[in-house]
Amino acid sequence: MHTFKQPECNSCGSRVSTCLIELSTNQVEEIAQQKHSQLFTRNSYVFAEGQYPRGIYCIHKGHVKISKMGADGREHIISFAGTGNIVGYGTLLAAEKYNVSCVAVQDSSICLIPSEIFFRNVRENPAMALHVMHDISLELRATNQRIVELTHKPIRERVAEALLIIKEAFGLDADGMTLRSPLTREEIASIVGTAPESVIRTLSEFKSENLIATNGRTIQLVNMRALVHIANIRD
Amino acid sequence: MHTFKQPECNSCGSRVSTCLIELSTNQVEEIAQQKHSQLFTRNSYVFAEGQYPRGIYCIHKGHVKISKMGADGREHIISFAGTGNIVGYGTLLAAEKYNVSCVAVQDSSICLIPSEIFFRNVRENPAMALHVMHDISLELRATNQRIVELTHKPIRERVAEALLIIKEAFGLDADGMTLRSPLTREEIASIVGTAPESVIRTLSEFKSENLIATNGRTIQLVNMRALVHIANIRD
DNA sequence: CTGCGAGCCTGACATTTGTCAGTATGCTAC
DNA sequence: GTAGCATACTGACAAATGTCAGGCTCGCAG
Repeated sequence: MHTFKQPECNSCGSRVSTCLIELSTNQVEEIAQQKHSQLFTRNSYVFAEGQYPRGIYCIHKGHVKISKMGADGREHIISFAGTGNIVGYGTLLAAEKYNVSCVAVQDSSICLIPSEIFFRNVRENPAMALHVMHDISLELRATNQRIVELTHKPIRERVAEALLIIKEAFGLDADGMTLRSPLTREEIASIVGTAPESVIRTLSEFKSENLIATNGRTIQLVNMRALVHIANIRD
Repeated sequence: MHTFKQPECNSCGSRVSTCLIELSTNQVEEIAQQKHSQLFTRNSYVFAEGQYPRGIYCIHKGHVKISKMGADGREHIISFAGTGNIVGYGTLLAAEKYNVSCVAVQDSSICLIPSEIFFRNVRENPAMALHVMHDISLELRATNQRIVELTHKPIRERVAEALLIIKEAFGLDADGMTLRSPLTREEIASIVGTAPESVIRTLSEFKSENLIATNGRTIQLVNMRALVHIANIRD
């Protein structure tokens, strides 16, 4: 978690995949000078529930989970973000303490862009403001979607969906079926919103139905079509 | 649902309780000329899942629910909005179809402010843009909070919390305990994310513990302190 | 290579919640 | 006022899920 050779904003993929694409070369240069870059090892906190935000976090390389403690003391994973994503502007814009935590699930290189310069750009650049609004609105949509899925789908459907979520977030190996995921069964349970045992049981079911194959922590999606069907996705 | 005498924007409470407070008198006047006002009776749709947005909706008087169909065909109520609130900017900004519905739960008078003028003001007025971002971010926070509550709290806690949510949204009668709510038990179930029977059972429990009193659809919060405790709220 | 610990997995069981069937009550339209 | 319908309520039961206890396996440190 110490500082190291800072990534270059100009050649960074995040510049073109986020609201930062709306900025001029000069404005990007200014950010490049003010940003702080860090390496986060697996399971280390980028920010934690209850802290005050100091800026937005731009993921140069790696993956993080956005999670939140439940009343029962169990973690719930709300979403993932990876290389080329920005996290944390919601809380900054709400002018509140974080109500979620952000934790690296892989060793990740992440840059902090201080609040002040972010707000200045938002104020002075309507295109950037609209881009930010657009992104937050998409997040809100996804979260609304998630509410009804978690509330109204049985575990089997939610586990199937979790596998697809993991696939979206982390991708597949060259074989086109092995999940590139560092997640434990317990973390998968935190996506599904259930106990690890229930996840494991459901995965065993899928295995015996030849929908997936497992090898230790590794999971292969053997019959993706069937999984999509089980997940019962509409939108 | 027919047009009627349009509310006056200048004397409207929504002007000062929403992002519209950032606008000049002239800009408000322009909105006043372009808005469309309607009366919506209980259970009529302001907008529905799958439709394309045509603007933002400003609630002049009344209450609406924001809800979404679950995969099991059961409605889930995500939130409420009432007099002085604006709904629907999320979807407009995301440039997508609505993924939620907005339905009047009381007879309500609601004004549609067309997209074009809303976007123009957001683009030209950074204070308004920031206000909108702030509001959406707060919504996102609330939704995240809701996810873990629905996923990790038992029904008893969720029903207690639903009563408090209803109190926040609709308020109390002069006696300081009777909920001013038009909601059926089934709608309460749609907040809690469960079957109506489970809600009724839990309410009966509360009743026998002297935490609430009921009379038909009407509910009185007799021991609010205890309900807050049961709801197990943290933030 | 060997021992140890984290994390994966399974089975038995308790609890919670959903479902179904049926009755009671209260509101609305006539 | 009253008939009829929607909604509130209750009990019995079935199903889904959580909990607990224990065994297994993999990967790593020594």
